[in-house]
Amino acid sequence: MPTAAAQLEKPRRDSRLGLVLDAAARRFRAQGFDGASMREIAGDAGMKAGSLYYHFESKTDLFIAVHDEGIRRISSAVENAIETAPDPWQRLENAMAAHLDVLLAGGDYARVVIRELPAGNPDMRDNLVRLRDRYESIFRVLIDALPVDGATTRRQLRMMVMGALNWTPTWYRPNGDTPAEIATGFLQLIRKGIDQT
Amino acid sequence: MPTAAAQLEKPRRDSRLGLVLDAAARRFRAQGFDGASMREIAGDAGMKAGSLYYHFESKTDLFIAVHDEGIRRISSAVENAIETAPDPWQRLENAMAAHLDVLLAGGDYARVVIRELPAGNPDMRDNLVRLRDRYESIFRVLIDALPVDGATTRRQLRMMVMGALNWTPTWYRPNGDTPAEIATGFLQLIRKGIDQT
DNA sequence: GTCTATAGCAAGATAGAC
DNA sequence: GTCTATCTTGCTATAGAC
Repeated sequence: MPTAAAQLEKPRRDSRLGLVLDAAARRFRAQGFDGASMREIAGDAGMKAGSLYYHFESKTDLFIAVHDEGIRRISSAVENAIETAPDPWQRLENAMAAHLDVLLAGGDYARVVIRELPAGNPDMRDNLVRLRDRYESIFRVLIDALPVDGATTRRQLRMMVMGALNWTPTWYRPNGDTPAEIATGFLQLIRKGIDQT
Repeated sequence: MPTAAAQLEKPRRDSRLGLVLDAAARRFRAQGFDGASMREIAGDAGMKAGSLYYHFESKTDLFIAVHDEGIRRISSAVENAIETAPDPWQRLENAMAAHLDVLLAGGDYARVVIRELPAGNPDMRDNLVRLRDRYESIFRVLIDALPVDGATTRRQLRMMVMGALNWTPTWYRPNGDTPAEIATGFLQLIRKGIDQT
């Protein structure tokens, strides 16, 4: 059975615009906004640089489109994953697993969202940060629902969880633990702690 | 009393080369390798672009110099912090606090190390990754010394800790918790867990 | 050591043919 | 919709005066 992430990543061969977005996501993920060039992206999508400007007004617009799609994919994956689970701890674990699955097995689009945003255009930057914050509020709700006391603890926990999750691309290797196993491991550590003395 | 980080960040007004490195660190941190230009860096340091090439052969060389200095600063801060503490948990907490202090209060150099590395030059990239791994091995040793069983748990713990720490720059605000408080909070969560049921 | 001047090139973006 | 051709700008890097 294909994972949720694999479904989401299936290239849409029907539309040229889909090819362009896929190519842009790959390049932006690997090289960042400044490092990727419109010529490279166009080449990967089987066109010339000028043709891109029929679909997008600017490189910035193309980046925003990729970012939006990344938010859309990871949001819907996480929301699907928590839909049925009733237990608060199980819901958090499912959300973490879905987030990691899209990020590690799914790929390019979501990792553009996680990457440090381009610094050049402050207006765009603020908009993208707002979108990312809205996505992260899913986790805020899940963590607020945990049977724990202390707002400080909740905030620190949320920051620790997001950090642990979003740092995984720097060390993850496909032949190691699966995204689901990593999520389970992280949750265990957070929930029970490791001090056995 | 100035923090350790503040000491390390004191600009060395005596040497022009120090000014260049400081300016490069600021720009590379804020804009990344591709986003920062030699003209901007030179301007910040009070010179013209061409003059930089008296000090450094290339932009890549300049980046490597900043990166090396960043590794040097954060390594020595962490090593100083764990020097005297005997208890393994205390040693880890001290290391986390020092790491965060340099990263959040100290600034530019260390954050260049944490940032996603430039993708253009694979050879340089491998070298810098190796340096970063060597630094992180300090934490590996500290975590191996904890009274915990299971190599898997240790590995996951290390990844969770590094992720939580290195993600802090995306949400840290100077008027919130101090680096030391964040370190204490994270360590408590990891050590004891939060499930009170 | 820093300057001016510029070579050499790659980037984002546009115009108009097809 | 995509192409070719090109404009303009900005970049890294070099050469040589001071």
